[in-house]
Amino acid sequence: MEQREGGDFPPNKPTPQSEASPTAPADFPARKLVRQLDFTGFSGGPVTTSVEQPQIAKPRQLAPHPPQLGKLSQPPQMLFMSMQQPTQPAAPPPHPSIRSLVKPESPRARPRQTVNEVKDGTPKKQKQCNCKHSRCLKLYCECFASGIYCDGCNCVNCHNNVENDATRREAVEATLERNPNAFRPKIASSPHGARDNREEAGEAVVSAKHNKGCHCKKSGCLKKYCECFQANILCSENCKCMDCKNYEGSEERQALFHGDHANNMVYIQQAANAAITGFIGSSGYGSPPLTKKRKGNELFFGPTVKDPAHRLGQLQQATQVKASVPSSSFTGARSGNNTSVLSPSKFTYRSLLADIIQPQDSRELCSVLVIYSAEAAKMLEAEKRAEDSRETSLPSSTQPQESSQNQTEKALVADQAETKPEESGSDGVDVSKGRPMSPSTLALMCDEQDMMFTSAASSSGLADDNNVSSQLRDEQGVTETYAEQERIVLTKFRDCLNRLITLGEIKETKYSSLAQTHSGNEKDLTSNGPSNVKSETRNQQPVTSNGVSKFSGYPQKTSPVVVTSAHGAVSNIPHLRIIPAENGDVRTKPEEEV
DNA sequence: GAGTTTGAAACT
DNA sequence: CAGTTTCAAACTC
Repeated sequence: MEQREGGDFPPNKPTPQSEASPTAPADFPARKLVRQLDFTGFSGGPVTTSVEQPQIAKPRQLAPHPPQLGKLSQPPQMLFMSMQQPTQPAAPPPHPSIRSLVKPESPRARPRQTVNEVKDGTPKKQKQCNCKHSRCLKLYCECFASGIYCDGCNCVNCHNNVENDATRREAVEATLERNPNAFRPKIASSPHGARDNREEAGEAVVSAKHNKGCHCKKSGCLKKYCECFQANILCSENCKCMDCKNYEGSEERQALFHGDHANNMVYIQQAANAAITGFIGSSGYGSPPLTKKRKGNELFFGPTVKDPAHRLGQLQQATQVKASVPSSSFTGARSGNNTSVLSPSKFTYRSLLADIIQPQDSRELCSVLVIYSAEAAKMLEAEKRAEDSRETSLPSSTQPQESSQNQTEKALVADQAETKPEESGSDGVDVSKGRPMSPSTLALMCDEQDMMFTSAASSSGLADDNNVSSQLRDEQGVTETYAEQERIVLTKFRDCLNRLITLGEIKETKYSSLAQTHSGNEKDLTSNGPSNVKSETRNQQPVTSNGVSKFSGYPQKTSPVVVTSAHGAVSNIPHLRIIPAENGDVRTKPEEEV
């Protein structure tokens, strides 16, 4: 304490900041998501030597800001805060990472618009503390923790002001003594954040993580009690929380965010509660009430834990979501101590489709789409060629469309039936390449698949492509080709979706009946049986014949004329499953029961 | 708005 | 370092 006074401690720095102040908009950011978070911004900033130096940085922040108490003018304190302002587009963010963190708009941030929320870019007043016993000289006080003076707060016996600067300094020192990093930002951004963003899209900043990690026990880390959650970041391996649901892939978490989007706070809250309690109606959250996992191992995991499967499933899900995610994000997070395996919560939401759609199914779907696209392209190409040659021989040919369609269909069917891996693999690629896929088609493909597909294509047949494609240059032709190609692929896709729907319905029926007459009416089940069959039949039939019922939009739109034939074509291969081989080969296989 | 819950901070 | 207490925010009613 005394020693540092002048030096290090920083209080010092008021000045610099004040200078900066000018820029600062009067208000600022949203409430600090996490205490001290604010600090960062300003501390980290710019100048400081290294972020690592806690002490150094802090001082500055702690620095008492001048007497800005006079609220009239903008409080100097806020100066630095302003820098962090997320919404501020203009301000050059010293700390990008942090900034992102702070993002005010985080879904959750708003719930209690207590304070400095930013609305429409109009910041509101800073958050005011309500301390009563700490004199605002302990980290309990958000103002103090943030390194700012209390200003307009509702605190009692506040010493976090200019008048008590000396006392405040001492408190700061004491705090630093206890924990040199006390005023440092709690959230550290991780190197890789970009990729995560996509799923969370603006939601949580997955890339950052809490330095110390949270220790939540009951909130599932889905309430603002949790610092991670409050900061809008995922729990990380640093956390020692129990029953954490704040991890990527967490359905509870996603539910929250979705709800947020909808601006339905009630929903959010309920979702959170449900997630935490594991108390959700028949909807599907069916899991046992909590079991918590405590550090080393599953303290509570007794027998109840059950459902390892569920957990696994959850993990898988998450993993799936971002397969490539380094352990840090998901696995790591959970793994922290104990969590690794058990971590995900025990309450898992299980969709009725859960058993139907397996993790790999989605991937498969992607591959199927890609493959189909390739197949379709290939076919079309072949068709074109045939036609071309025909044309050459029979210059008078007039209506290529119809014939081409039929041919395409046939070719597709035949191709699949034949199961010629190599051929389809390479050819398909080639062809596809020859005919670049339309944006919409590409959109349907998974990145990976797409990559694989494209790369393979590019590697294999550029030359060929040129020759062929050049001929087809004619826009019309290309367009038609696209349309055709898409039609085929989408039709197939539609069929799959219909099937899924049907299966889901069946399952739903099954469960509902079970629930209602769980008394053991086997009859019900039996009755379901038939219905199932029915649905199934219904499903497949329509698909073949007039599957349009469920998803008919596309065909009609694209090529009304062809619709009928198209269906026919697709219908021929409804039960075949195309399985991509490692090298791009395509094999067909009888569709197995889902 | 009062009361409860929660988890970080402080303390032992 | 673990356990307990204190504290103020978050949350509920």
